[in-house]
Amino acid sequence: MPELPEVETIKNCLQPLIGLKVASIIEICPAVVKRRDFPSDVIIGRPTMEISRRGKYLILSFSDQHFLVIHLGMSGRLYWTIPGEKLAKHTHFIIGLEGNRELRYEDARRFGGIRFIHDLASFFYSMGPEPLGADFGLEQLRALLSSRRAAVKTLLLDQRLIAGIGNIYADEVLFAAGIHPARPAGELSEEEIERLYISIRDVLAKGISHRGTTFRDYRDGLNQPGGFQDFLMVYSRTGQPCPVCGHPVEKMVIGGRSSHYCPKCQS
DNA sequence: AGCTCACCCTGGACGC
DNA sequence: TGCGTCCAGGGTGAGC
Repeated sequence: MPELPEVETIKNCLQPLIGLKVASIIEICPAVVKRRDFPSDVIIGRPTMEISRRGKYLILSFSDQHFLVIHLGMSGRLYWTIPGEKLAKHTHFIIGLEGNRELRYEDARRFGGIRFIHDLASFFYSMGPEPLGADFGLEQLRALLSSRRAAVKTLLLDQRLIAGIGNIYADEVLFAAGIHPARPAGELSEEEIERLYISIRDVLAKGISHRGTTFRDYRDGLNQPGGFQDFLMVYSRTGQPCPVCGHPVEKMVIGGRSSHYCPKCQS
C-alpha cells in the first residue's frame, strides 16, 4: 500500500536514472495504461529530466510537456534493475533505459496504473496540499476540518484535502495525536488540531526515514522492503497490546476502511 | 455541497 | 489436500 512515504522512498531510489535516455517501452499488459495523451514511442530517445512525487503519484518528466504519471495502487512496485534479471510474475510494463538498466512496473492486484499526460497541472488540479510542504500550515489544516461532520479519519484519507495519506498512516497519525478516528472533524479542539498537525508531519517524516512500510507488497525503487512496519503502533495490530498503555488495540470500520486505534489513548 | 457506499482486482489467509 | 469464502485497499462515481 504505497502512500506518501513509500512513493517518496521510491522517488529517491530512482534519482540515479535521471538523464538516461529511454531505449524501449514494453507494454506487457496494456490495460495498466489508464490514460494516453500521446503514443508511448514519443518519449523513446528522450532523457528523463526529472523524477518527482505528488501525493501518492510518481512523475517521470520528459521534454516538451511529456509526463509519465504512475500510481501504485495497493500492490504496485516500481524499481530499476538490469535487463537480464528474471521477470517477476506480475510485471506489466518495462521502460528500457540506456546504460543497461530498465524500470519495471509490477502490480499483482492491478489497482494502480500508468498515465501518459501532457497537462500535469490539470491532472493534479483537485489534489490537496503536500502535508510535508513548507506551505502546509496549521491554519490550513484547521480550515480543512472546520464545520465538517465526517470522521476525521475519512478527511485525512481524502486526497482533495491533503495529498498522500493512506490507511496505514492515517491510523498511525491519529494514534500519535491521541484522537479517535471516528471523531467528527469539526468537533476537534484547537489543541487537538495542533496535535494532529504535528503528528501528520512527524509520522510521515518517520515513515520516510525508515524507507516506508512493507506490510505485504511494498518494495522500494531497488525492489527492497522498507522498515517502518516495525514501528507501527496500531495499524493491523487488532487485539495486541497498545505500545503505550497495554490496552488491546481495537478495530472498527470508518468510511468503509478498517481502522485501528487504542480506545484508552485515543478519545 | 457534504457525505456514504459500491465497485474494480486478485493473492493470501482462513475454515471446513 | 483442496475447495470455497472473505478480506485488503485508492480512486471514482452514483445516489442520497
